[in-house]
Amino acid sequence: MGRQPCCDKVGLKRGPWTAGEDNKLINFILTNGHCCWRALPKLAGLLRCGKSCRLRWINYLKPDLKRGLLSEHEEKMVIDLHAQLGNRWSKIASQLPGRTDNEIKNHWNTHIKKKLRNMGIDPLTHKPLPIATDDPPQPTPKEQQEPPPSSSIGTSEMDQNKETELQTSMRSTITEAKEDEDKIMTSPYPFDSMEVNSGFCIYEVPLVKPSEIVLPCDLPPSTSSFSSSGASYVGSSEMLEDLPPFDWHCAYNNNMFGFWEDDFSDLDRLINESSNMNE
DNA sequence: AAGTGAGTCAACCGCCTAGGA
DNA sequence: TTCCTAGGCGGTTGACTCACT
Repeated sequence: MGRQPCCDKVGLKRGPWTAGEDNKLINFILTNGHCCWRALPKLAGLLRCGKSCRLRWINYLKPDLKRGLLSEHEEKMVIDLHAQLGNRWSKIASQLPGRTDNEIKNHWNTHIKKKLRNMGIDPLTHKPLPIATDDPPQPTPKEQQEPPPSSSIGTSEMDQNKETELQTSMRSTITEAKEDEDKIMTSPYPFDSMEVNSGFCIYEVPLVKPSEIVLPCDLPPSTSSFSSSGASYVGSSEMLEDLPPFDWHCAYNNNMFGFWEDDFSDLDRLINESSNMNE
């Protein structure tokens, strides 16, 4: 007997999310929170499985997400944390406010791995690669597995020295990054009153441009699809389906997210203000 | 202009775990 | 204690873009 699927997949939509679906999800979570992911799609009127909704929210729609490439400091932190924790992306992501495990995992696989190899460092073990020969050694199955925590890396004296070096660099990097974060949090930036713990830091890059969510109604009929650096929507009549009244543009311009909290305690005010603005 | 290969990243899959009955 | 369920996690896939030929 196989495992039961996480949800009834018959009739459920898959693939890229449309702007309309994003809107439905955002509006539902803003209004109700996400008490139960399994029930959420039905309640929100989405033909998606709960897992898909959760993933979309966590990886893309959550307001406290930073978008765009990782900064050098963030990258350094990822490398250091990876040396410590291995492929525990969610743990690594938890040290980088506004970044998701998926994002970090992708960045690791596409950028950092390559970078480290170019620097002569094995991205798996964080140890120097063997000197290249005409016949480069293939990674053994053991090497392909998740690297152990740095504390267990290295047995020789040289390895131990390297390890100490690594740990020192790791500590300094994390300290630097923390200092950086502190600087950001104590800066006179309009959003500086936000709590670090809330992880809400939209000052970096808004997660989705409001204009990308609230679509203009006079979209030319030829517009069958569009994408932006962060979002890709599949164009269809669904894009224009009864979009909810929430106006992200106004909300963003009026800094309505400044009071965002996980428990949506200010939700009433948010809803009232948004409906007032729409009138 | 068309074809092709590499790079990127959003989304899915399936396993694991915590918590409740 | 056992079973079941929902949520979480890491690995993988595949659609899309872009550079190159």
